[in-house]
Amino acid sequence: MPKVSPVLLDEQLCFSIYSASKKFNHFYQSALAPFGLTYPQYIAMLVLWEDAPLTVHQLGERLELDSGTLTPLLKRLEKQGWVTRVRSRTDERQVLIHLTETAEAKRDEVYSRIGQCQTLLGMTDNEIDSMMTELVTVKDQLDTVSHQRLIAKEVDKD
Amino acid sequence: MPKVSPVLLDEQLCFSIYSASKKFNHFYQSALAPFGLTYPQYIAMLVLWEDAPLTVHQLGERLELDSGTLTPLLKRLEKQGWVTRVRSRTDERQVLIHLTETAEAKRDEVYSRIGQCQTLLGMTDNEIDSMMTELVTVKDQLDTVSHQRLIAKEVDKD
DNA sequence: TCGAAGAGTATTGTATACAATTAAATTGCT
DNA sequence: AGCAATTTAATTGTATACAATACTCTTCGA
Repeated sequence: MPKVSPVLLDEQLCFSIYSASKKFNHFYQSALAPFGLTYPQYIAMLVLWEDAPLTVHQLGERLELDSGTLTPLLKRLEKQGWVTRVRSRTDERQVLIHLTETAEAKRDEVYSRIGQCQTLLGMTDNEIDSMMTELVTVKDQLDTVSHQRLIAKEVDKD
Repeated sequence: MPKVSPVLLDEQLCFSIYSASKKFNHFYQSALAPFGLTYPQYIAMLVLWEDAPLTVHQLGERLELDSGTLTPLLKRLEKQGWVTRVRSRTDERQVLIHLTETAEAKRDEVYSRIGQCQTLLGMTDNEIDSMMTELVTVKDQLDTVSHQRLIAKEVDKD
């Protein structure tokens, strides 16, 4: 069976990433349970702690998420008191996401909670670096392939 | 700010995995579009092509998914003609997932479609292997940490 | 300045995930 | 045999993701 084995090999890489992603998700979920934050909510807060206020669009570029995901997520963060959503006065299309004082105040607490968990992975900085480099390579490759497909589709249309 | 930098480093590894997982998902989604399969549906079919029939529980162990995810997924696969769901007669609690003849017939077609896409990643077998090894290490570490937390909780109760 | 094109956000619909609960069937123990 | 504990699926509720669409506001060209 010549076709089977290579399919399975690739499959396992993708599945490993898929599976690791779910495990990380679960890990952060429980680490952040005291704050009631999910992992996607947490990474949104991370970006905002660095650069708030940001528009939904700007936040989406950093997180690679669109308004279909972010709008409900941000509404939940707002309801829980982490952020405020304010329609910009200079451009009524935009919604600016600001941090609340509570969020500012809890920043270091969240950081230190995650800092405690991080060392549990038991990886050196070098190991983490090289792994990230490989993941970026894979992502870039997938982007390239997707682009090629898009172009191919455009050509098909003509 | 001593605490900030290590948090971000770890963050990026997790985010890289999270992001790569989404990109793979998207990649497979478009690669499998001719068959109308999503990535989770596809990996379920992969396991079934190897070992059908399986119970929902057995399938869940292989995919690390529970019935809350699998039941609706399998109902969709059934509606689309890939599988049949049959209550076991020897143990009425179990539901056996069988492949349809259509699914059997399309197996090689799907395999070859994925086989074509796989080489596009441009990675050697060794590179894929080492990456998977690292991912497994991370997953195991996360499992260990989760277990420690569970045990800690148990101890708390006493 | 008016209207078309574009930009930014929200909404709708579909498909995962997963915790928690429910319901039914089986097992094990007395 | 009879009943409690366990097992297995399904269901419910919440939270992502993302394509496709709708809606509003802004910009830009004639």
